Amino acid sequence: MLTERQLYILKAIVDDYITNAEPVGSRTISKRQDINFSPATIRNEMSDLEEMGFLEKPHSSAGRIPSQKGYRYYVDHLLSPTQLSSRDVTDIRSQLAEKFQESEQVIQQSAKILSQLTSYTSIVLGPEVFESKLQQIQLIPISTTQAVIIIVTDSGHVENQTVYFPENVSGSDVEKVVNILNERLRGVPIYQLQQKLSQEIASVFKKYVSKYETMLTALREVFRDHQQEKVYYGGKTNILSQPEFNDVERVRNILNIFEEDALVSRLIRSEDQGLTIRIGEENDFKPFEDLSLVTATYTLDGKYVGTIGLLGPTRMEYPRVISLMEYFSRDMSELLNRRNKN
Amino acid sequence: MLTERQLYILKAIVDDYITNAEPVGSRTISKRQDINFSPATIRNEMSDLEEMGFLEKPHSSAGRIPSQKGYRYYVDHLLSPTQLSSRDVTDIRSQLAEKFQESEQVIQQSAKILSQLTSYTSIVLGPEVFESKLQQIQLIPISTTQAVIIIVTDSGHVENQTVYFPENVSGSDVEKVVNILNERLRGVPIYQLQQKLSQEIASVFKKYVSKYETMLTALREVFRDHQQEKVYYGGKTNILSQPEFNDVERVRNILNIFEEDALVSRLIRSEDQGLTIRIGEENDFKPFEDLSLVTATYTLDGKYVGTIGLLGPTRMEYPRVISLMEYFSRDMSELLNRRNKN
DNA sequence: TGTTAGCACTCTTATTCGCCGAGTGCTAAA
DNA sequence: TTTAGCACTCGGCGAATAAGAGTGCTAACA
Repeated sequence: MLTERQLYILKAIVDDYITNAEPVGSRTISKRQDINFSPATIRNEMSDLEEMGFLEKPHSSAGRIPSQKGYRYYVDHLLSPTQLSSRDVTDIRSQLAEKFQESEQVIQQSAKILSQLTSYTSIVLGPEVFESKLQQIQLIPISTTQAVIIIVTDSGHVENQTVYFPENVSGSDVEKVVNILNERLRGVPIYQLQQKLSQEIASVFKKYVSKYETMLTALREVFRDHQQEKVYYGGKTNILSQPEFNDVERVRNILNIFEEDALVSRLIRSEDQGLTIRIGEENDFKPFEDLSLVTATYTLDGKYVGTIGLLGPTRMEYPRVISLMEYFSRDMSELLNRRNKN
Repeated sequence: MLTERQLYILKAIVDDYITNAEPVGSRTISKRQDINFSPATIRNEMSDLEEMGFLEKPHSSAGRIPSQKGYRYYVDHLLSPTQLSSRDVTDIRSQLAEKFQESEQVIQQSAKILSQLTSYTSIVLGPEVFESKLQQIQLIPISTTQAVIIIVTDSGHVENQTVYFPENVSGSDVEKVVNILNERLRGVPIYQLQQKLSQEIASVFKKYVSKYETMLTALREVFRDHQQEKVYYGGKTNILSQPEFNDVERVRNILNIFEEDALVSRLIRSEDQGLTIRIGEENDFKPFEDLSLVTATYTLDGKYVGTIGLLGPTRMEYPRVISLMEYFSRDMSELLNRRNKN
């Protein structure tokens, strides 16, 4: 229902506002050389677009800015899919070189590059511990009453925790426990550990191990604690450099959210394979109501393992961000997979 | 060389400025009921104090604010040692309850409480991996070319890293490596691992292990990477709520520093046992030139293991902060020691 | 001689006013 | 349908002004 010209004007306004962060007037548009209409004509169209809800005015004598609906339309219909500039590609390539051994490093570095390239804040979830399986459990004694329990997953992830037990637990008991655990739990997904422990292992313990209760409670705790996934950030303060955030109080609120990993994880997580764009209130979260969040997933063996996200003002450089996210989504999956294979 | 009255006035001004963050005028001081001098007299004294460098004027018709030298004098001579309020003590006690198993949790929680109680930013270093000794090394294979190497220290700290080696390394070689490492390196301080590896172990490897070079480089890397200590923060954004920080650019600079753990670690670290107060430029670090940093150390078996720090405006509530820091320094040492003993 | 009242002076902050410029909306003409 | 023209709106900015807080100095006082 939008005419060709209206589409053009809407796109022009969004593009302009994205780069300049200032309300766009009719004259600015009409001065473009690929359009041949007078400011007056543009004004009429703008007025119509506003009536339809795509634009709004900060005040009566300023130019127009895109409304949330305007951004949404822009993202859905107006976006010309851009190629990543070769400069970006070489930048990424050089910074995400092969030197990274740990998948954790790959992720951290990706977050960093993403934020540097965009001057938004990047947030990366995972890799999903949840889905990975137990490879081995080790119990390493530190003193007579203390040991470190170490859980290694098949994806090479390591979790550890110190456990305490009473003086009178014998070394052979500890050994038995470790053996039982490794025998029974290898290959079990991390999220099932707790359950298995209560249902199967408990009774086995009872049979072979004296003083098994202490062990059991300690283990239960360890398994419970290590189910949440990690959150990595890049450029936490980048968002402060956006002109719309020169109010310290607002900034503080947003920055505080970043300290709550569990909350952020919930906000970012997206089950959808592929790219998701949430604009302003679409985030359904008050402090993000003038922020946009673009997320994509990355995979291991085709399975979801984590999410990458980019948080910026609603006035976000969508075309660039989208191609970047697509690139990273692919590249991280690839890097992690290669790492896991050879 | 300062008269009784000058001391009183200096203290009054610092106290007032600390709580109100606004230049203090002569009238404000004279209105205190425990002083019986007219504003004019106070003015004369203030003028003298300014000449001596303890006070300064933001501009000619504002009140006075303490200079850096003024704060220093206040901290060194004027501070009445205050008792921690019983409310604070119960607050701390309840939040730092016994439930914490991991020393990491104790530290994190301490950082959090400290920041909540003061609305400054707390920074905690350690516990010092550097000084601790190797307890055990484990190598857990993940795939044919991948293993996780796990280093456990005598303080129960765990470091891990994934290593990759060529297909043709035999299982028995790996086993040999682990055995040699555990035999030769147990009890060696972490910071000496790299050196020992090159000097002693290399030749042993050469003798017994085929394909030892790959192993060696992998290990070298692992040892190198795990020497730095961890930095924990509490209330990163607290500093934003101080009235002197409503400039987004300044805030950004400071927050960015917090992202550089190595830098922060260097700034905070203090070899001095006991309490250290660095005011403004005493930090010798441009971005901190109007911040104060109070640090204290905590110990394990009487040995230094880490530092706790509190970062706030120079206009800091020194009396309260000092007693809090003393309390935490003692309490954390105690908690950690108890944890290590029983 | 130390203290204080008084007063002129300084400087900041808040407020008001007027003006400029960017931009709109409407009307009428092409 | 498009556009030129014009009146109108509104925010932003600088100058002018007033208010207020505080100082420094002088002279008088105990």
